[in-house]
Amino acid sequence: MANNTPKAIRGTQDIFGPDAEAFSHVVETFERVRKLYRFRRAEMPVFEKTEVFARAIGETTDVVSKEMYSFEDRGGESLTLRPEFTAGIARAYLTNGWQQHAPLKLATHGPLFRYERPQKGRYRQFHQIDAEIIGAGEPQADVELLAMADQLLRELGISGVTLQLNTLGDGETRGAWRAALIEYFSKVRGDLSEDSQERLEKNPLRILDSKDRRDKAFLADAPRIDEFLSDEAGIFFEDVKSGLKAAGVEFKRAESLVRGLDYYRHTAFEFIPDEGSAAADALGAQSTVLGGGRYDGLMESLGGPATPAVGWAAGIERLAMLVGEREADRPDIVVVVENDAMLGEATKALSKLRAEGFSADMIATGSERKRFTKAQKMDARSIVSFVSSESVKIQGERQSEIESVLA
RNA sequence: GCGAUCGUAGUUCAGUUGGUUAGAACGCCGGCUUGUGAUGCCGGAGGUCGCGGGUUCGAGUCCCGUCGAUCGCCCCA
Repeated sequence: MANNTPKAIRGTQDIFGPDAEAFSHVVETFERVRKLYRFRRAEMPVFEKTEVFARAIGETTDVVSKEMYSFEDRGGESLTLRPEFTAGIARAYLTNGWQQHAPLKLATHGPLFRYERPQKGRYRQFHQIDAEIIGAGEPQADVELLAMADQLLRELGISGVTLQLNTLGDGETRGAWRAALIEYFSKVRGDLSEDSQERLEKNPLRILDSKDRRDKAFLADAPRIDEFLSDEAGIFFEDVKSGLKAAGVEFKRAESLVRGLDYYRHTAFEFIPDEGSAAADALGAQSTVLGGGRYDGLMESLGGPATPAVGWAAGIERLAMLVGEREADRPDIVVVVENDAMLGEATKALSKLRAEGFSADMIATGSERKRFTKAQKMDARSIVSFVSSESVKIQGERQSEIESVLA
């Protein structure tokens, strides 16, 4: 390679071969399952006005404060490459009057951008599949969404991953709990890790899932969400749990599971690999495969009417890592031109076969004598070889069927 | 943003305490063998050793910087 060839941007990837097959398998499976649950496809722009994300996600979050790809367009407007789906979907819902379809079940997938330090399973351009139910405030919506996620993982053959479930309560609950946490941790501030001292200002809930030993000492006696749950929020959570049981979705209560983004209320969840499982091994430090929750406050932050909603997103690259490498499908037929004089005949045969729905490839270059061997290595179900006008040989499966197509 | 390890053909890797024209396997191209064939043999193309500087008579090898990858922290899907 010439050394003046430009390199790919840091944190981006060119996906090909077995990895690309795994990637596309994830997307295809998602498309199939999403239809089973009657979610409708939507496509949103890859960039939005910066304020869409700043207002929806929260100015103080890491995503907004230091991870966005923002730039001015030629008209001087500040735009941002989407770092997540939810904010853009909410904006589309409001600006297009999609209220008329509420409750609206939406599914989408595509690239997202975050300026982060690249790592295994973490990229600057990454891809997610995403599902949302907008305009549905009842726990049944949470249950349906989680049942869909659960089925998706099962159909992908992913095991060793458990649904961790928590509630953050309604706005009031979350506020009271947050205040209690700040009060509690402020008393021992000096003994907390540096990271957690900072979290105390920005996002006290996050101290609860700190991995630092110094913080862990205080976690057992920290105020618990359940003490602050309003009656309504408590009933809501109970309904979600009993709905999941009825739907046959297994889960574990995770009291310290919180969400980084400001807009979450009530249900919060993540599918996380079990400790020591093959899945945990495959993902390294990136533990969450699929995560989401309820975001009843989001629409209002964008100036819309109060609109309840739930959603989740999952990293396609991470799911693909759990699926493992996949091979492309075997071709039905390989056509071998063992004699260049037969190229025309072979080309005609190839297009007839493809028109009949056979997947087919042709070998017609390189040494004539080596072409048959090359064809054999392609592991096709059948081989059609053109040696001469008197000698066209069909080997393998479905011989008579192929013969009648070529006749 | 912080810390650690790493960077040699298309790919996976060797390359001795610094010492002639940098090697292997697989893959690719060509020839022979095989002719119902997937084997085997021979030959060929392909690298300014990530990039830039420095030390030295001499650097793939040592030093500094830079870019990138990987593994943690952080964050998140």
